[in-house]
Amino acid sequence: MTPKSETRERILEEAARLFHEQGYSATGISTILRRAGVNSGSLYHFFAGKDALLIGVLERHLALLEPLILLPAEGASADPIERVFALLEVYRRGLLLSGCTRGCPVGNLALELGDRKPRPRALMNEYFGAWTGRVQGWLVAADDRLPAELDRESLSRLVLAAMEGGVMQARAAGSVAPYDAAVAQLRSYFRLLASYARREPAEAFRTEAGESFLEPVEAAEPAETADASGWRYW
Amino acid sequence: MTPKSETRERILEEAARLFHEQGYSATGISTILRRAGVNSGSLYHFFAGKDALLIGVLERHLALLEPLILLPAEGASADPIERVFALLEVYRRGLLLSGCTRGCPVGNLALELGDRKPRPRALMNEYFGAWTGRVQGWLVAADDRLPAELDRESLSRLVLAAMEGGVMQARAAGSVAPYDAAVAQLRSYFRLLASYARREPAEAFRTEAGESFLEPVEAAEPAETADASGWRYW
DNA sequence: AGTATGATTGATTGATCAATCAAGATCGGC
DNA sequence: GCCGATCTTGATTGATCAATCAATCATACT
Repeated sequence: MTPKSETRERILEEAARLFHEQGYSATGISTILRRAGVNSGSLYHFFAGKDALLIGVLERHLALLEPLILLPAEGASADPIERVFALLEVYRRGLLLSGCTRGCPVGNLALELGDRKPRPRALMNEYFGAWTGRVQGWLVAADDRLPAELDRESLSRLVLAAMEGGVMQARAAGSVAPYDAAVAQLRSYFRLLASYARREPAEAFRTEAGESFLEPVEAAEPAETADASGWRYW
Repeated sequence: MTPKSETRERILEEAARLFHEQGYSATGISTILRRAGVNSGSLYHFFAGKDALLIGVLERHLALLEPLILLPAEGASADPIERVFALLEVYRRGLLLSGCTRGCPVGNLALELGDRKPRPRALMNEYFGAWTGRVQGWLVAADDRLPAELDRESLSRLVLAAMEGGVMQARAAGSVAPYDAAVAQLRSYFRLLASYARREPAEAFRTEAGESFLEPVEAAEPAETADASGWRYW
């Protein structure tokens, strides 16, 4: 099993592109073969089947996350908070370049495949973990510019959610406007957080009951023994 | 064209369930027929083809948004801001009931189909618009509990993005934790907004340059004539 | 030159796909 | 009780699907 094969790379690249454009199920092996200029036997020489090809594509995305997504964002600014928004700008550019047809390649597959394929799901989770982990690192590096009590990991999850959810809406709308709206609100949240970190009279930030802002709402797991009564939507 | 046909409804219901569970492309007509206990001819009597069936499913989701999603959220609380989080709780319950395998049924299709099918895309956009429109209405109803300058429409877009992006991460992780994290951060943002709306000494909220918080960052459309140089990811 | 391994070829498989259609069943209106 | 419209039946179509495999080619090592 040669770690590097020109043919294997071509197959992976075309498969990644097609999975991104049309999704996994909608993409036929024959299309991949034609676009990559490869015969079916060659594909099955490198990959046991379509599932294995999908895994290869996801591993490729994981390997490309650093050089193609994260490093450009870090290169755009030395300021850790600005890096967050530089990262969001990377995806915005992707939206514009594709006419709002393509967003995060892993996000698409994540919703399409669900939990039916364990290994791909683990890889997607790893991808999201690497993504939010890096953002979390920036948020930690922001140090006292953000409140000490702020849960950096949770915030990184919101950043990713805003990106993926914003991309989804932008694609449905055929316009970046919903994406920009979500990012603008995220920006506003960051400004308020920075202001809160800078507060001097503690009472400047008042809550109705006087409790702290950033205390995590304890997850009460409500209705865990849920009432599925007549509820046939999920 | 009978507006109500028991058979037609059964087909739509099973198709919706299967599209939600496995996606559009991965769901075969024959599976829908078997599960609905219907012959192929009947299906093609009501729907011109698989695409028309998809449109029917999306129209059904649009019709069910009000009674199955929005009204329960409104019933959970009279407080407009709490309604936002009651809505997010609805989806959380859906995640738990399905073991974190199923989220928003329209969100799944939105990413899978992309822009390849105009009519479905328009319906999904309409769905998102109705969703955020209602949330926006609640945010307006919150009146002076939120800052006057706050762009309620943008915030509703962030709420939807957080939900969809949170669901995506929860499914990949096989746990509601990422969803809860995103929602908790959204809650924190709302608390800060409420505090900001309540501020008395204007200087209590200080920015580095003294500008306002909620001014929309003017969308500079950066790199619109983008440098696609060697960028083959989108 | 000889041999082993890896890579490629491309026709072919059976399964499954969406979709068709002619025939029969069921119904309401008159 | 008859007729036309609506609905249902289910075998069948050709296309496309993922996957197979024996054969050939390329390369490197001895």
